[in-house]
Amino acid sequence: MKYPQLKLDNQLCHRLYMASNGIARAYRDSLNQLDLTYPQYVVMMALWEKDQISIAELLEKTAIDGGAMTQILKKMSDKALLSIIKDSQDKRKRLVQLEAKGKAMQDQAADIPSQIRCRFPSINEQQALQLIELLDLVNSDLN
Amino acid sequence: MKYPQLKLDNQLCHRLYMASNGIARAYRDSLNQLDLTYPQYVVMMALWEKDQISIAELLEKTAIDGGAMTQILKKMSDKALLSIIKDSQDKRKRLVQLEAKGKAMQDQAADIPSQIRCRFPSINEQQALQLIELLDLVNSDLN
DNA sequence: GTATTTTAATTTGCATACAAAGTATTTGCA
DNA sequence: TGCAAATACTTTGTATGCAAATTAAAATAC
Repeated sequence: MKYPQLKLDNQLCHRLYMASNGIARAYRDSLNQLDLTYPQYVVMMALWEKDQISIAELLEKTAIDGGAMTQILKKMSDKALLSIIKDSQDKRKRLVQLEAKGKAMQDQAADIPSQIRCRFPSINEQQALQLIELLDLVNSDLN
Repeated sequence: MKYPQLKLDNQLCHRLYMASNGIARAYRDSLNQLDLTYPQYVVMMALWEKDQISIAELLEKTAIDGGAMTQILKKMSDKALLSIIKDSQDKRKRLVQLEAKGKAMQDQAADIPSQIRCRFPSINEQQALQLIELLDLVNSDLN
């Protein structure tokens, strides 16, 4: 190997790629039971925290792509999880609002984090916190 | 907030999601100059390390989805970066082989890792290594 | 007060990620 | 030997992620 810096084994990015895809895959079984995809679950978490926010605010909290968000919200609206209403103050904006079904789903979802946690026995709590800290540093450079 | 475990801010997975997408985005400028997407770059790295491997072996090294790999290799083959030849021993298998253009690209790519590294000033070398270690633990639970 | 710019969101086209179904070979086993 | 099961890929349909173009409305500029 001419250039060690090009070895896959030395790439932080490739590990992130594998971990991110892999964890999303790990969520699949649990989320299928709620008929949610992973990004849809992220939207739900954002709304459970704060309802009736603009799409722009939702984009900021979730870091989901704007173009994708339009499609995702449409599907979630079709499933009666939420509704999208116009902002009377600023007609450019739209507000996202949980519907009864979406609100009720929170109780079903409450067990998911611990279910996922069980899938990662190699990581203890301290290491998980450390990982979060380091990823926050990475993400802080991404703005 | 009824369930703290559902707060976005407590989700390791969401940080991984943001970091993985963000880093891939960070590679974009550099990779555009080589007319490569990120997964295509991963395939190139795998092949620079070991040429003439089967698609199955490439899938294992890169962790790219099998269905996607077929399309990715076709595009790379169209760009004359590599060729796909049949294995005479086992006719189910196909071997992937770098072409001259693909081999030559390695010199162009050698600078990319350091270019990307500069985009992450908040992380020092020790932290990067620690991150790699922790991600390896996560990934070890994903088999 | 209208023209320009900015902001908020949608649309479009391309490139995966993934599950599931399908095809072609090869293995294994009765 | 012959056939079911496993293996190696490919194909198909759905769901993003992303950049770039577009539309509509609000903010600024002059």
